[in-house]
Formats: sequence, structure tokens, C-alpha cells
Amino acid sequence: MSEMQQAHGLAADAISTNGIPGEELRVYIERIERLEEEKATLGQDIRDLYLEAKGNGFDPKVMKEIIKLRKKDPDEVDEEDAILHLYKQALGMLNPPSIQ
Amino acid sequence: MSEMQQAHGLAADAISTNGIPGEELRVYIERIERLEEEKATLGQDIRDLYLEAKGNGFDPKVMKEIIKLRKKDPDEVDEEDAILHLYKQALGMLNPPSIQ
Amino acid sequence: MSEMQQAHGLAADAISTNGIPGEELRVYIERIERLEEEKATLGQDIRDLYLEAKGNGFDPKVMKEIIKLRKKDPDEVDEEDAILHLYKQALGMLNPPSIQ
Amino acid sequence: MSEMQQAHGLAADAISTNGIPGEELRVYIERIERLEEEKATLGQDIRDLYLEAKGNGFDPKVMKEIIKLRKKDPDEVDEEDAILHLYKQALGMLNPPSIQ
DNA sequence: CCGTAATTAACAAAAC
DNA sequence: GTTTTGTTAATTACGG
Repeated sequence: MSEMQQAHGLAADAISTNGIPGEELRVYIERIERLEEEKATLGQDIRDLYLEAKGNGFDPKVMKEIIKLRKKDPDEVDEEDAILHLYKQALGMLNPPSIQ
Repeated sequence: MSEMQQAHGLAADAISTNGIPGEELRVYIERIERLEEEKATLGQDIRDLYLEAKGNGFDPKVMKEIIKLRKKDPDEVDEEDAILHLYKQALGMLNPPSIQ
Repeated sequence: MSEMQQAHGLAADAISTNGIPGEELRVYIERIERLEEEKATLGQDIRDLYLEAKGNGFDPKVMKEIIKLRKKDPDEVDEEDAILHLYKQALGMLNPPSIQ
Repeated sequence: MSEMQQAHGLAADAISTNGIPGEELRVYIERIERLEEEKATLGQDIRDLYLEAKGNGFDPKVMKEIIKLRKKDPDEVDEEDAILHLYKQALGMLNPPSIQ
């Protein structure tokens, strides 16, 4: 068996005249296209949900921030917040203590 | 009925002490997180498929190019190719005619 | 200087045989390439600075966060922080009051 | 000399009460902000040039493609084009030979 | 060197 | 309509 046939794991008649196993390639392409379509649908669903939430008085931008925070380890978040706070102090970026 | 209750369409007892209808917000957040999870799973599936194709001798980068082309209107593609070719000519970027 | 102009003795019109004014196009391309080169150099300088700061004990990620905050209007930042805080309250995401 | 002073290479009086050498941090931040500003200016200049070229009849999208090609090794470009052509053949995506 | 993470550029969508 | 904003894709840099 030739190297190319071994590489692609296909019978000889699945190989196009140019040496590319077109059927195998087509199957990969179509499976990926199908998955990307589903992914795009979910993206649209998510966008719709944010719009609906916005219509009900919620702030999508802040919702996204919440979701981002919930994905992270709380300890990591606290740690990073602490460093950020130190840097703000060192740079005089903090609001007056009365509103902390 | 208060303005906020009207805006959010919720019964009084669904409103947190801070004025945010927490349950409604939580439901939105959790629905979005669920959809994002499914979306991420599909993204992983697509990556896996590219890896499998690569293992079988295909070039993922070129596959992506193919998929991008298939999404476009063929006439658009031809049109843009034609302009690109003109620009290459004008800039002397073309290979010798023998291999065109 | 354009080869084509020399070859064809074209002057003001500078139009290639394919109808594209190659000299004008080339000038645009080269000006853009020059600017992109300078832009890339600055990007490298910035990366070097972050590395140097990291070597001196600073956290580049937090520095980036600081820089992002300094670009925004402080009132906007405070406003958004306030909403974020309300949402966290409503979702029970706040740490115990003792460490607020 | 304390560990922190060594790490930051600063005299004791440059250290804020919270342990962060604020002056050193501020200098880094401001240098980076300056460089980013210059970088943004170049980005705007590039955008302006594309707009001007567009106003003179050139296609910015194709110009970008040209610039991308000129950055790459020509052999790489040819190689990838060849694979793309093979895949198109194998998938029946080629135009009739008469217009190749 | 490979996979991962982060930056950047391209594209699409939505606000004004 | 255009102009910004947000999302997605791709390149690049980094660490294992």
C-alpha cells in the first residue's frame, strides 16, 4: 500500500486524480460547517437573551462582567482585586475613604 | 404597584432589598451560561475535528480557507480575485506567466 | 521608481496596461507598510516595558487593568462599579461584610 | 537591604505605606501610556491612508491582502496556493477550465 | 515543538 | 448613514 493511501486510510478509489482523498476531505468540511452553524445559532440565542434582559431593565455589560467573574476561581479574583487595590493606592487613584 | 416592579414585571417579593429583582437576573445569567457552555463545547468539537483531519494528512489552515470561501458568494470571490490579480500585475508581483 | 514607467515611458498618466495606476497604488502600499512598521516597533517597545516592569516585581496584568481604568471617565467607572455591586448583592456573590 | 527594596531597586523613601513603590510604578505606567498613544496615532494614520486610497478608487480590502502577501515568504505563499488549489479540485470547487 | 493564552486585526451589529 | 461598539477569527508570544 502506498504511503498516501496509508496516510489517509482510504481505499484507492477514494483518491482523486490529484492525490487528495476528496470524499474524506468533504466529510470533514461538512461536519465542521455543521458544527459552526450550530455554534452561530447559539451565539444568536445568547445575543437575543441579552437583548431581552436589557428590555427588562438589566445592563448587559454588567451581566457580562458578572458571568466572567463567575467563571473564575473566587480566590484568584480576590487576589487580583487586592493587587489592583494596592496599585491604585500607590498611584493615588482611590476615591475618598468615605465612599469606599 | 411601584415603578420598578412594573419595569421588571415581578411580584413584590421577588425584589431584593437593594431594588434588583435577583431571581429574574439569576435566571437570565444561568440561561446565558448554559448556552455559552454549549457554544464552548461546539468550539472544542470543531478544534478536535481539525486535529483529527490534520492527523489524517490534511492541512487545517487550508481547510479553514476552503470553509471561508464556501460561505461567500462565488461571484464575490471571483470579483475580488480579479481585483487582486490586477493589483499584483500593477505592482509586478506576479510569477512568470509559465506558471500562471 | 516604477519599472513600468521606465519600460513604457509613461509619465503623468502612469496607468498600467491593465488600467490600474500602479505607481499611485505602490506609493499607498509603501506608505502604509512604513507606518505599520513603526506601529510594530512601538508594540515591541511596550512589550519590553511590561517585561522590564515584571522583572522589577510588578504584575503586568494588573498594570494593564490600571491603564484601562485611567483611560475611562472616573464617573463612568464608579457608576458601573455601583451597578456591578448591586448585581453581586442580588446574586449573593459578595464576600462576608468583614472583608468588604 | 530588605528583600522588597532589592526587588524594586529603590531607596526606602520611594516605598508607599502599602509596600508598593508608587513612583516607579507610575513611571512605567506613564511611559507605556505614551507609547500606546503614539501607536494609536499611527493606527489612525493608517486608517486615513486607506480612506484616501479608497477615495481615489482603490479597494482597501484588496490592498490589505496585498500587504499581507508582501509580508510573507513567496515560496510559502505559492506552496499554500498549490494546496488550496488541490483541495478545490478534490471538492469540485473550481471554475470551468476555460476561465482558469 | 506543541498546545495554550493573549494580542491584534477583521467583521458584524447597533446606536445615534 | 456613519460611526462606534462588540464579537469573532487569526496571528503572535509564551510556557510546558
